[in-house]
Amino acid sequence: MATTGGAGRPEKRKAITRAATTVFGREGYVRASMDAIAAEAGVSKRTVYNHFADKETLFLSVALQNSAELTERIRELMAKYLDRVVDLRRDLTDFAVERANAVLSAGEHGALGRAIRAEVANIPVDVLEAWLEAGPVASQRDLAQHFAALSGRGLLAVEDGELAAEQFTLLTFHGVAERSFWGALPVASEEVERIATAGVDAFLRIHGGPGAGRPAG
Amino acid sequence: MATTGGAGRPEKRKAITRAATTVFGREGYVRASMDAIAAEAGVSKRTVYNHFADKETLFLSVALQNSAELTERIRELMAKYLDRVVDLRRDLTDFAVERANAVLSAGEHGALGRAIRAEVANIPVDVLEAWLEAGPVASQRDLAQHFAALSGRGLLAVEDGELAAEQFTLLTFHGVAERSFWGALPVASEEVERIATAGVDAFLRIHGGPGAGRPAG
DNA sequence: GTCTATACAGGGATAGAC
DNA sequence: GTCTATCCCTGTATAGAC
Repeated sequence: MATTGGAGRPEKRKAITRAATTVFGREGYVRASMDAIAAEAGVSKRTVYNHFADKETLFLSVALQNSAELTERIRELMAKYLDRVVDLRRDLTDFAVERANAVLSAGEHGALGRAIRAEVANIPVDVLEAWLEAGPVASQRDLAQHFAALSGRGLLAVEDGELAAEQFTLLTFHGVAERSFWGALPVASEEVERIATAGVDAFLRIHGGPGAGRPAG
Repeated sequence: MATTGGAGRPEKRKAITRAATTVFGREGYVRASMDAIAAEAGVSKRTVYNHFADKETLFLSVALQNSAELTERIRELMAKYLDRVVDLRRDLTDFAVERANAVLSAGEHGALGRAIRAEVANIPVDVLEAWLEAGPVASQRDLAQHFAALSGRGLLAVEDGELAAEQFTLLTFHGVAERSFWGALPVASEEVERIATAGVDAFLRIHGGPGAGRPAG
């Protein structure tokens, strides 16, 4: 898909995609140079062009891959915190904190998302839609299903799972994302926890079930 | 501040800042060229460098100016909708819609905000802080004061005005900002209204006063 | 036969010179 | 206002090395 043939050794290709993720995430699409990516990967520039037709193809390829990986990582967090809920407020808060850390972790996954958001006007619409579908949209759908399940168990009173998932994400995540500029600047972990706590509190006031009162204190 | 002397005619300078806002907003910092800005302004490139020391100085200058202008525009919207409230739900919704349109309007103000967010890792921290203070932070403070006043009148039950302002912005604005990638892609006005309506509804469930029940229907 | 290293053509950018 | 010095980047080509 959008690569050049099947030639080349797989371990080289992996080193290239890994390096491209790092450099694109750090420098952004325009500033990142193919020389820097080749150096970061420890391969010659010719090898990079042997695996990927051009810079744009490489960027879009790692963007889609990264998006899918991040969705899977978030899926694991949902399974960890939202499948077997005992203390809903606490589990929602822990999930919110860990998701924010996962998505906005300084150098890794989140940084490429920032590069994509910066280049969105220059990305072909079909690729952008594929990126959305593999990433944010998929995560939102997963979360909606968990909320629907929790509603079925009487722990939440959610009418529209999609709306609830969107509002949960806005209240617990986007405040952190905005403050950190999608991972470009560090945010203190206490701040992440504060936002998650306040966000979950607000979320439960909107969608909380009968047993979701506020904690004492 | 951060410009080159006071030389040059004021109308030329205005044409340059206006052109720079347009081109930086459209192309982003790296892709925008000083040639394109000079052409857009209808002046020679020498004139641009006569007013602004270099590309970075020009960018940061228009960024700060744009941030302050947008804050003022939002301030006017607050005065229009939140000073003399008769129907709180409706006024909050109208404010949310107009603010989203103002900030994310395709080519004008909002586009530069996207360029700044993309370049945040390359902006000096003091300039970034000045930009935040003149823009998002100031607007948030203004909104917090309005919510506190509405609370004093018994129309809201807000404990922490800052928190309420942040949650209002998240619930009614950031969903649109994310969908449009901060104005890079168009969002249907029905979608903006839908998000504003659902966001205000959620906001009033969190912070609504005694008389803020949901509308019939 | 893939990889490394290096060099190079072509284009475009900034910033300054005339 | 045009012209240009200097630099950097993409993508290709030309060598040889495991």
